Amino acid sequence: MKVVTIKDVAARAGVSPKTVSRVINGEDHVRAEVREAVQRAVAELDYRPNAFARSLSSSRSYLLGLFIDDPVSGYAADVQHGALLRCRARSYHLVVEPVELSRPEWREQIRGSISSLKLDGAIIAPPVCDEPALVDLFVGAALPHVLMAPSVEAMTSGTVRMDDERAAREMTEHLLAFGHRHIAFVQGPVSHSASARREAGFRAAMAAAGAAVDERAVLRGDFTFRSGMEAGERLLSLKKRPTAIFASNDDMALGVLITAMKCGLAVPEQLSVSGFDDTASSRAAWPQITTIRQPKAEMAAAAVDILTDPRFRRQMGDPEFHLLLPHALIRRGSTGLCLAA
Amino acid sequence: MKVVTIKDVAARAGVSPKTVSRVINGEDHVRAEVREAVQRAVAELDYRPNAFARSLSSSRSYLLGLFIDDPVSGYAADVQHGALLRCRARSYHLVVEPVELSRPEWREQIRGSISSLKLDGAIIAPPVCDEPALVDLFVGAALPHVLMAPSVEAMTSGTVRMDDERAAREMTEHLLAFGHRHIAFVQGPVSHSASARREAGFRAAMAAAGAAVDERAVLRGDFTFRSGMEAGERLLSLKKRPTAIFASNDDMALGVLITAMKCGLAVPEQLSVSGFDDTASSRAAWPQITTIRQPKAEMAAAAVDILTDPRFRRQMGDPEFHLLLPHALIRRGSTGLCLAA
DNA sequence: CTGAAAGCGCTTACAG
DNA sequence: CTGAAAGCGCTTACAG
Repeated sequence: MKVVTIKDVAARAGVSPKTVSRVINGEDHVRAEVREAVQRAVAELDYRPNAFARSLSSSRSYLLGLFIDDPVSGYAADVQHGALLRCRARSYHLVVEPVELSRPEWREQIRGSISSLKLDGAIIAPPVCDEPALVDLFVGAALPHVLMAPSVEAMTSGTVRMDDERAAREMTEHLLAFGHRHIAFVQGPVSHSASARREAGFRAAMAAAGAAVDERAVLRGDFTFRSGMEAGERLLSLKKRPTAIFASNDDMALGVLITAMKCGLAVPEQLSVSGFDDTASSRAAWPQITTIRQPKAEMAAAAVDILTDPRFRRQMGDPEFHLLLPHALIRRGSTGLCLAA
Repeated sequence: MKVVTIKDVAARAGVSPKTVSRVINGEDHVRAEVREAVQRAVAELDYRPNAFARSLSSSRSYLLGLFIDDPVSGYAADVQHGALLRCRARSYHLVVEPVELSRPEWREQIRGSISSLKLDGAIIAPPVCDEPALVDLFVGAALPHVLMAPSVEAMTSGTVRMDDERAAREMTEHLLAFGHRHIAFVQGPVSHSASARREAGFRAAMAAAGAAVDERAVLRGDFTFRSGMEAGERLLSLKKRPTAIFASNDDMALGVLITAMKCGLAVPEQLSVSGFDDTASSRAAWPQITTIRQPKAEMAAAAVDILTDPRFRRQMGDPEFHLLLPHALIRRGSTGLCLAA
């Protein structure tokens, strides 16, 4: 099976390889009729440019890297899918690279990926986007990168994020509007910068409503189902039991919900439960969990857009490369009127 | 930032580029002292081979493709992670390519990936591994590929699978051993060949135990949580209610479990529920769901091993490239003694 | 065991 | 608007 090359196309169209290259890459300065002749030859021969030859001679690889902590999570799946489809639409490919910060050789692995793959850009997912040692690797390699939901906006990176604090405030207001006053909060892990933003939103809304935060009812979790169950057990055995529990992600909310069931508490009649993220687990429950829809796939797609925008390399600080995407509160069955005494 | 090339290493080590190439690729016929000198130069210069130059001059890309229907599912996440880590260990990279059979241009997309990326091999996940039109694309392109959990073993492909039928039989026997006789079964979608195998295992075990299968209690689902809930509702409203429900994947089992709770049935006291796959949803429930552990990550890793084995290209029919990986029955809280009259 | 030459299939930089 | 030459950084095929 002989491979069709740019020479074959050039010969058939009666032009030079350089002209074929121009047509393929959509450059200007080609007469319309020549362009058409080339396009016809491309179609007839079913020609496909060799990505490696192209990468070797130009400085581009048409490859984007997605650097992510835990590629198995539901969060990662959504992010990846959003990035993948947008890459495809832009004729790029996506390489997923797990960042194993727990392994001593993680820097070496990342540097290997960056330099041998000649990535054109990188998307860095939370929480590792907040790891300065990691981000420095990209800065040092002069590799354009976009941070997803970072704690701060850097001028050397693009950023794509949602307003975690405002979303958490809205969720808290939703619970307050149902008459809840004693609202518990399950914090995320400190390693995720979003945890602090969500907690701040919760506290801001409580303060604005004049509702006191019971510090015994603010518990640390680690975004896992299990930690949600543990927090639920402790919260529900509190002398002054909360009438609503706001867990700062869905997996933990599901844990709280299951615990409530084990304790024989009706949701939402005796306890309201809310989550954050709108992952599959918030829908795979009964009742389904009221949550915040985080635009994960859209954020990843936007990151691809930024990385493939030729202007990005020149002025990364431009506000148009620091996006804030809208979230939404999704009301479902797990929250309702406070019927407590 | 100047890039270190093979020439720089050669100059430093006082040898020719070809010798450096030999050392890097682990070829024979290099004197130990020369080898060491080269390795020293590589380390000192922090040299990393340019993957594109290598791919262009050799016929290899060091790139494997994972072709998968729904890259967002929990199943996909496990598969991907298993493949990713093994690729990394073998100095390969993984490109995930969604197969969107519903889009008319899907063939074109796949062919584009195959030819422009010059993939060294492909892993084809279920259920699309059972789509002949898809597999033909790889056969036609002479691209080595491994099918995951296909309905049949082809001599032109490697295969990695588990024994779905036997696993389903074991699960059914587990329920029978608890004294259940009236066992309902929730089938998977016909598009997944595993559905039929799991159902066959269920029926074989029932027959072997002399337990009649009530055909009204065999319902079709589509592997989603929702279809599990629907099946659960119908099964629990049956005049002759089953004492156990075996759903052929975990998402559906979770749907059944939630439905049982809504109906006020205690699990496992009044109803045993079992699933299949050991995905996150089987653990994120209360009680946790008894299930079959499908070695998803191991299967994907084994597929990478096959594709990177030089012998595979020569004799794909060899039994060593058709693997059957062991499964395990995971007993958890959702199944128990039949306490029905 | 080691190396010089040629080439993989494109694009860059320069002419015209 | 179009093309001839050179080169990207490796490996293949061949000598010696």
